[in-house]
Amino acid sequence: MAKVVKKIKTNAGYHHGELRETLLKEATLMVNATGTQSLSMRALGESIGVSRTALYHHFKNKNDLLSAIAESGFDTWQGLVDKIISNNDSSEQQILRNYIKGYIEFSTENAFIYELMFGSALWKEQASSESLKNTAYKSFQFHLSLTARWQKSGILNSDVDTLRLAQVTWGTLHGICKLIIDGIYADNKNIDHLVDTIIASQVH
Amino acid sequence: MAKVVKKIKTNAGYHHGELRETLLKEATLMVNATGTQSLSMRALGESIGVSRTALYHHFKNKNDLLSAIAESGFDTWQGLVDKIISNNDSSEQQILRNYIKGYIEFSTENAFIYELMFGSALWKEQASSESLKNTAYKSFQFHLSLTARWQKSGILNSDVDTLRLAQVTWGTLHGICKLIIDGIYADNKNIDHLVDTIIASQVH
DNA sequence: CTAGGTAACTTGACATTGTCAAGATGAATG
DNA sequence: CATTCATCTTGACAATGTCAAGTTACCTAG
Repeated sequence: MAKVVKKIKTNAGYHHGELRETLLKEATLMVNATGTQSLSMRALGESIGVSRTALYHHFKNKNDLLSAIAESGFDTWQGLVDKIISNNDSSEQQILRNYIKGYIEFSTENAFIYELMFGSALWKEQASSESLKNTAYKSFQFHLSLTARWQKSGILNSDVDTLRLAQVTWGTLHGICKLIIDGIYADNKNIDHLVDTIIASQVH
Repeated sequence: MAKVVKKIKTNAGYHHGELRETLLKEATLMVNATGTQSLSMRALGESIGVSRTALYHHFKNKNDLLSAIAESGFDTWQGLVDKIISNNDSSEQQILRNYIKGYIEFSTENAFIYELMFGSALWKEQASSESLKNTAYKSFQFHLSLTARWQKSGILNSDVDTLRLAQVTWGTLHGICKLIIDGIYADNKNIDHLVDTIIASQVH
């Protein structure tokens, strides 16, 4: 019985066909909505109309699934940052401002994904794949190159070792984002003021 | 049977006597060792020699227990910071340096407790008690007063609003600590160099 | 076109978790 | 001495991640 819908390689039938992508899409939505903690593997499978353990044929375990989500998060971020940087109409200072603002907005608008990308779940204990490590490393390399660029154009202090300075500036961005996301900097709707202060305190 | 050891108000017998404090002590050890995630309420109870649900007569739930641990973490930190600040032999700049170094060391040496104190578990969704909020607020107030002090003595930029500057400087500290703790700034054994860079990039 | 191999999927099962409800205990108070 | 009430225990439930053993159906070799 149930030999209907055979040729159609989409949602119906025993073999789903595009389960991996569907899972990723749905999981990303769920994580964005309620976080990684409350993402249930079983619920995820069933919400797609597949059994509770079907995912394990596409992802080794929950961590593996989260890694994949994080990786696409890095892609999204890289896309945003490329757009910000390639705006040739603006001054260097304006680009720096856009970068800072863009970073904070990305992190707060995708809070749970951001938490995933730069949180302990994937990075502690070497838990993440080589591929993810590379993607993330590229992201930091980009921040590093921007730091060098702004040192050269006199916006950032050029007496300091670039690598170490990049660690500090990224730390500043990351710390502020985390404090906002985690509910400690509660009433910070006005990002612009925050950006002003970051620039005022770090620009040379 | 087993009516022995009646008068002694310590570990033996049906009523433990000092269960709350014992739990707090043991739970703190466990959290410090393996984190809040893997702290099991049942295992905690049984490790102390009490049934798996005995804790629920002293803490409303796991979150409540974690709050108590965090609160004592704030006390520890406040004690450290008091010591650092009250050192009258040092220059203001040296005190700032000690403060930064002390912050990073405290956070990395008590990584899981730090995560608890300033992480989403307790602060998102108003999850923490009024008492904890006050304790934490005092901690930020202290950082704020230090910021004002260093602005006055010309170490930090005094053109910027103190509150906003304090938010940024704390963000820097917090971000760097998180990146170290979470395994992203992997090889950062040399804290001194990091402290140097923080000072170089933020000191006016 | 068919046989069989294999990837994709399901059901059943297990251990672990937080937490509640109902009962047992015993220290303190009248 | 009797009673009350905080303290503690046992039993239970639902949810979770994940494994092992079966089932299904697509694909490819003959």
